[in-house]
Amino acid sequence: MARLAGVSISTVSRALRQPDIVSPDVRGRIDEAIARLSYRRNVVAGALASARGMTIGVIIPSIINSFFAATIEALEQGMAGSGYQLLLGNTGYSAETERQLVSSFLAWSPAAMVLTGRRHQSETVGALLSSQIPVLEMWELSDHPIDMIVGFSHRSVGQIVLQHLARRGARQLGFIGAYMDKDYRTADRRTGFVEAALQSGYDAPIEVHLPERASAIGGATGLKELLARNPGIDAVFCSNDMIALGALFEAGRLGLAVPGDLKICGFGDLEFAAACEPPLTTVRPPGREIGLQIAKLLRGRLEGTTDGGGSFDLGVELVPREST
Amino acid sequence: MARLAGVSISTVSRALRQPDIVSPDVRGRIDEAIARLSYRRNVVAGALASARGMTIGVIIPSIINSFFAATIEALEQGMAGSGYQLLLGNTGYSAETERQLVSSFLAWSPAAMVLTGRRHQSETVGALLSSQIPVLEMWELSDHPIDMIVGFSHRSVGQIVLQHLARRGARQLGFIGAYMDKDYRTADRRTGFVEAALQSGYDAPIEVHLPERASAIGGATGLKELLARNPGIDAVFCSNDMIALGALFEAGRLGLAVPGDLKICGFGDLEFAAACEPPLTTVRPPGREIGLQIAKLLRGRLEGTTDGGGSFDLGVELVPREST
DNA sequence: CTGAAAGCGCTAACAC
DNA sequence: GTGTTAGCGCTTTCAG
Repeated sequence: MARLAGVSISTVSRALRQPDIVSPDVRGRIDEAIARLSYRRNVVAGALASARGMTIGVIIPSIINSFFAATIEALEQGMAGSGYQLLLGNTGYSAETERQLVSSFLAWSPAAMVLTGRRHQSETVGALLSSQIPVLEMWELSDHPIDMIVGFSHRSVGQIVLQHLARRGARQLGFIGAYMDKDYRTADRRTGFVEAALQSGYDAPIEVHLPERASAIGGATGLKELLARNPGIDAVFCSNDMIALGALFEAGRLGLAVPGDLKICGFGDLEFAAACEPPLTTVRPPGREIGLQIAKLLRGRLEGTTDGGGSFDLGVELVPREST
Repeated sequence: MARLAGVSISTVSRALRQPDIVSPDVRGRIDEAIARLSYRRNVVAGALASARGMTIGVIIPSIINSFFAATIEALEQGMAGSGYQLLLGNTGYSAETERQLVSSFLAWSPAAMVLTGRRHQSETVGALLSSQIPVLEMWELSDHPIDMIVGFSHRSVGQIVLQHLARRGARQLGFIGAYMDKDYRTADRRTGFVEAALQSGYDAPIEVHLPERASAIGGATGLKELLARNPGIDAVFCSNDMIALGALFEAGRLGLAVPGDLKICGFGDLEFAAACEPPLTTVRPPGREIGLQIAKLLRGRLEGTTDGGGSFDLGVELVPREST
């Protein structure tokens, strides 16, 4: 290949990485040879030689969860054309699995690592730190990120919802949350909600904690249980729109008018929320924005701009619709 | 590291790959040294030396689409512990993007490639073929797969739905499909439905084609348009449960009883389908099963069992509920 | 601006 | 069963 272009191997390598530092005619010959041989640079060899790979390890709890899927898609789009490839791993909400994933991803000598959340095993943090690469945590906030963190405050989500329901005249509050022993972000939203409720003089919200992942079925059974425990409940915060959807249908089956008899608020602003009857009030997390911001920070770091770490709060937005 | 264990480098390499061909005491010393130095094998160097990487390139139209997310998750679980990593790419339903992705994935010398669908650009197929690695297509069937294909027939989905609606006494049919110029699997479901309808003596179904991706909002507007075009429609096949959900809500707003005035059938058996009011009749595609089957085939191929190519039909299942 | 030489960390023959 | 010897295809000094 170098022979065909009549230049040395190293010149080819240079031409490929920084086309403008080689003379135009040499570049032309190389481009031509590349086309003729349909040559493709071997990323693996490149990674080995330069000791920095062209992968970015991304670890999320679950790819099924559309919150993270949106972030991944945005991240991928944001990194498109950079030559970096995403290596994806699911923890299934297990810190131990996360540790294993980090460990095996580091064997790829990735250019950077992206993790979900701020709570990790100490070995995980240690491995990350000693790898010396940019580390991005996401979907939460922290005063002491490993390196950089971009997300929002789940407690404020709970607070915002409480304030909204209070404004709409809620009297007795309910809460349905799923998978809270594993998904501590959901637990944070609950905490923000409950604390704000108590501070505002409400009775403690009646709570149903679903053991499984958020689902519409769970929302339906959750609402039934909630009302069985206290029929006076007139406003319920569901930790996820999917739960809210199930609660909405269940309210219909129970003959409860929404929002007249029961106000329902979700979280996620999933695509169907606006199409429900009544349209679902919810809180929109910056899922895509997180991915794009990470791509931006990553490109900055990887292309040399050595700005330090930090915490980036992308905020959330209450989307008031007719269900509250 | 080899020095610490008092053995040669190649012995270490052997011990790591086939632990049982080295003597137990040497193995012990190596294990200890690994622990002491918290050594991690460099996959990149391994890939370069052996010319076969430990990645599996997986290309899907969109990670946001929960159908594919389910497959990916199952595939990941099926490959867990094998040491292979998934490299994920989204085509955004573009064959051209697919070609680029295949091209850049091949630079990683992956152990195998997994693509969605059976229709690819000829360069894509050529590149894949010349790479000599196992290639898996999925979510469709084909008599002439590149290598192996695992999926089901989208046309039969349409046929099954038609038969079901006919049994339930449908008289005038409607169809709402999304993104059909890009997503030809949806188009196949439509074809199966329309052909079967005509064969069964129905008038041609009234069709609404949504330009965007499947969404509940689209389902709502789609149903409205459908009924505007022919108020006599009493059964509608929605190409996706999300569309069906929107149609369900819209039917409620229009004061139509489901299934009394209007039967609605979806596709996907998305998690909320069972929780709707009324619960949604739908067709369940074998999303997880596809992922698991691919993992099985892949492991067979990668571990030597050289069974040839083939087409694996995993079938679909009608899930009759109360909406029809 | 270009070429030569020395590896990156591992695997894969091949001897011992 | 274990050690030796060559590379894998690139990047990266370092000279010219």
